[in-house]
Amino acid sequence: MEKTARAGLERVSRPRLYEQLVEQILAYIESARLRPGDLLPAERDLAERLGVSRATLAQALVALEVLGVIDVQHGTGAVLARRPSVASVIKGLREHQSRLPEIVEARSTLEGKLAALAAERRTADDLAAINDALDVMAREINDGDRGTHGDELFHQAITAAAHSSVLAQLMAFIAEMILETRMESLGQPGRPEQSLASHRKIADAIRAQDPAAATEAMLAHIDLVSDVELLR
Amino acid sequence: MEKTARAGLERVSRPRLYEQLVEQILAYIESARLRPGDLLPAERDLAERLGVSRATLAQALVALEVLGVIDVQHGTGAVLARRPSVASVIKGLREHQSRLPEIVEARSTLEGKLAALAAERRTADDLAAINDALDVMAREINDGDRGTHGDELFHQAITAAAHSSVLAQLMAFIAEMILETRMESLGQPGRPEQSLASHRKIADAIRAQDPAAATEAMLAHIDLVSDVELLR
DNA sequence: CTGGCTCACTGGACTAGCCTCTTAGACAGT
DNA sequence: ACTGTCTAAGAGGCTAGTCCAGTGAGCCAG
Repeated sequence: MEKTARAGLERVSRPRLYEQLVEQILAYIESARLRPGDLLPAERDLAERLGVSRATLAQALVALEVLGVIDVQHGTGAVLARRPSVASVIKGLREHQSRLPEIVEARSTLEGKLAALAAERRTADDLAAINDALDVMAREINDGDRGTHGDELFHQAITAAAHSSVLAQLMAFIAEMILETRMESLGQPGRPEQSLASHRKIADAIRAQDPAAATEAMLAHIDLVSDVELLR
Repeated sequence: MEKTARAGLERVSRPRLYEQLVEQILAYIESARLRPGDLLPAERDLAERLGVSRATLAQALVALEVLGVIDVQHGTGAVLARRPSVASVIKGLREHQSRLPEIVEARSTLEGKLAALAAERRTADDLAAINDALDVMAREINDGDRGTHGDELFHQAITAAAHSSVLAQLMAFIAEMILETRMESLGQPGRPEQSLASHRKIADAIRAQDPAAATEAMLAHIDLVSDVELLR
């Protein structure tokens, strides 16, 4: 897939049976008031009730297992994970896919910390990658582009420079949601230049190894970038 | 089997073929230097090469899709997601399962923010849930228990009171790793009482709707709780 | 050059069957 | 009575084979 953008066509998402089954099973868990440790109905039984084959149901169960909702045990059955909250969280998230304010909130929390860590831990290589990203973005803007690629590179470089794989994973988790925000923001006239300027401020603070300044600059940047969204 | 680890018995986890396939495919992606947008080999081909049936491979592909590594398109094939970093992040995370310092880092980042948000947004119900959690933990400690259940309830109540589903989901993501830390920490003599006292401080700040104090109290609490870990 | 058609190739799903694992209960032996 | 062993029912794991449904390149007629 390529330029999906906000204006572009979205590839029609083919329906996948297992995705539908995940939703149904989630709904079933809720409606049946199942508690952690409880067992789901047997595969053969469940498959028949849902009107699908066991093979397809097995895919849905794998998905639920990866999502952390259930734990499938050979010979016993599919038992609800001890942390039932995730089920509702995931459901809630699917429903209102893009709660922009919350995403911005999560993003500033993570990236503020990442910027501080980057300032403390960045190596010369990290710094080089950050500078490269700035150059890429500057070149893109010069060419009349929006600079989205450079923007993404920049934030990835910051994340890498923080040297925290756990935080990096959390960023990856919300990266997709952020992408939409990014595209929209950089579509504003004059915005790419402003964004680049605030990137430079962040980079300066990281180069100077000043964590507090880095966090501050990052938060200001995210504020700027998210500004337009919230006015909708 | 024998008693794994210091605490309770762990149920032996039987190997699941699809999990193994996920690892192998991840390794293949890396070794073949596949880039975002590239196609994985066809299912029939891949299944044969890996020596498994298509049905099993399909499960592995579902897992990879849920993990955000690939995007399976009907009629085209399995294409690598535009964000290849997750693949390496996931692999990296599996390798050194518990980088305690990094987990503590991520936890304090998230929970510090959650505490501040909880102070701003908590409803009367949220407050009641927080108080309930304190009571549960107090009772547990009184009974000579470690108070792990109350501890967990408390942190869940704070998360809920912050009213941010995105941050809540990120917390759920690292909750399992935190669990290990929690158990170990509360096993220290005198630690449950200290932990409960710092919980009360956090609750006070949230009751008083003082975000800064809430964050500070939460960070102090996590510092306390994580203290012993780092000395190992 | 355009439009429509075909066909090879891709994933999607199902069926039927056999395997292994778990567990409860029968049935000893103490 | 207690305890250990065995067994069979029922759970999930996996396979092989089959058919259906999209995709896209290439051919061919207009």
